[in-house]
Amino acid sequence: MPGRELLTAPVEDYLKAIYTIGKGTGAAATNEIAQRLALAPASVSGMVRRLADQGLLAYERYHGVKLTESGRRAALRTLRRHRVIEAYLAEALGYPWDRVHEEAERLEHAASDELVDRMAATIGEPEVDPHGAPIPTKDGSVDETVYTSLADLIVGASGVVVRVAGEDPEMLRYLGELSILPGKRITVKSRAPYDGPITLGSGRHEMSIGPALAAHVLVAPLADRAGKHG
Amino acid sequence: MPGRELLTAPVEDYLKAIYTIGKGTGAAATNEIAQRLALAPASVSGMVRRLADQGLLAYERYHGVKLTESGRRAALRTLRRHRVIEAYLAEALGYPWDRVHEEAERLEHAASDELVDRMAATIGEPEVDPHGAPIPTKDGSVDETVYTSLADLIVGASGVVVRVAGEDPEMLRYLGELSILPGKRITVKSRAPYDGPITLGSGRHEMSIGPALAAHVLVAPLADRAGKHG
DNA sequence: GGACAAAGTTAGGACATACTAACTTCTTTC
DNA sequence: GAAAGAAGTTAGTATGTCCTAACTTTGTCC
Ligand SMILES: [Mn+2]
Ligand SMILES: [Mn+2]
Ligand SMILES: [Mn+2]
Ligand SMILES: [Mn+2]
Repeated sequence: MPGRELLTAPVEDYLKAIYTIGKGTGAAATNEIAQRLALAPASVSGMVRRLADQGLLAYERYHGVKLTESGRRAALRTLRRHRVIEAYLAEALGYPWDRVHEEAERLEHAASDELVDRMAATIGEPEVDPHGAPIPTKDGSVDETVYTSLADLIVGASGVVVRVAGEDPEMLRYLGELSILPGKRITVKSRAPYDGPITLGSGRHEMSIGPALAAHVLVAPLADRAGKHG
Repeated sequence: MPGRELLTAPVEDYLKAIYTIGKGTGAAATNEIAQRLALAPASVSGMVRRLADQGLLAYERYHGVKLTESGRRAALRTLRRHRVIEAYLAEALGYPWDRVHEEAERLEHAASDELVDRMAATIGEPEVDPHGAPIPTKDGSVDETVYTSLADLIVGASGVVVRVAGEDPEMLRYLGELSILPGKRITVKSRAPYDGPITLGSGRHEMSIGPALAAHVLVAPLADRAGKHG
């Protein structure tokens, strides 16, 4: 096994951020990392150099960073912890889905591999977290399927919600109230022009949401085919 | 509510150490704190001054420290977290009792009050951790009963094991093998002179342990009365 | 009551992480 | 291809925690 748990909490969060920005293999810009971690860009420059020295990142001054293979493995390990913990909190401890993220953001750095494995086993080796995000396996593979968002479904098309992107608790609570949750089947009934509200049907309910919110709802298209609107 | 979760992990560990050394209200010596936390005494001097400045400790140079009321509350909060987590790991996740401590030592700093409360509720509001140590309540009270150790029971006396003091995994595993566990009823059969082995009876089993180990096994005396040996 | 050992403190430095302010490099636009 | 604005970096500083080495205080013992 490679260099064990010598990674600090900030380092793990950097790697996770870089992973999600680069979608696994792409590059991440300094400013984007800074924004995601709520840090000053100058702080990111400094840290990124250190991580590159440790062989976790490939870094070219003024040109952003990419994860190395070792950095990617570390990022996926943290991501697995994060998502297993979220799933466990929801399943085993009755946490509401809008509050699992914050808790997991801290626990992911403190939980041992053994704990995470026991959690996963206890709730039946879940494949996704409560928001529908795929849980990396222990050997570091993840489902990288790219889904369409509700904002991109054409009028008349239906889809099953597979994932809600983003972790803002207010947003999650609102979607929960609307019952827009992973597993739900939703049809786009109409779409107002000029980025206007999108009207959705789910079961016998009908509702309207803005395109910004709709963009956070990822679906697996059904029946009809999906396409860019507008 | 007073100054919320602004305490760092090292600070929480200091307060916990000072609490246990002083048994809640007594003073703790610099060297003892240093030893318990595996730090250099000089490091303790520095930290202790900062904690005193924050109002968590009463500190007189060259004369050790005591927890203030606010320090005591913080210590008990961490101790509660630690012990609830240990109990939860053992009960809900099947952790062996010799491995809960290490995990709890990290999680205690990352778990929110809500998580700890949910854990406690899920396993039925336990009153002791897997080693028999009392769990402080949310409002900061603890059972401070002082128990006799097996090393102090007179020959012929019996007791029920209420607690095993210390967290060395090897020791805990060994006691587990001997089935010397909280709840077990044990009788002192004989005691060899000059700090020699103590022979114990438990059910139909008989066994012999050294006095150093026996001192870690705390019992509630039964039937016969307890007294100093020798 | 003075000497010595034990206990404790200060001094000085390291390392990780963050910040602001000032500077440099890159990219876009005409 | 030069200017302007965006993006990114460096310099200098702060904070928290720890270390070792050198010093001071305390308590004990003759
Ligand atoms: Mn999350
Ligand atoms: Mn985190
Ligand atoms: Mn413990
Ligand atoms: Mn701890």
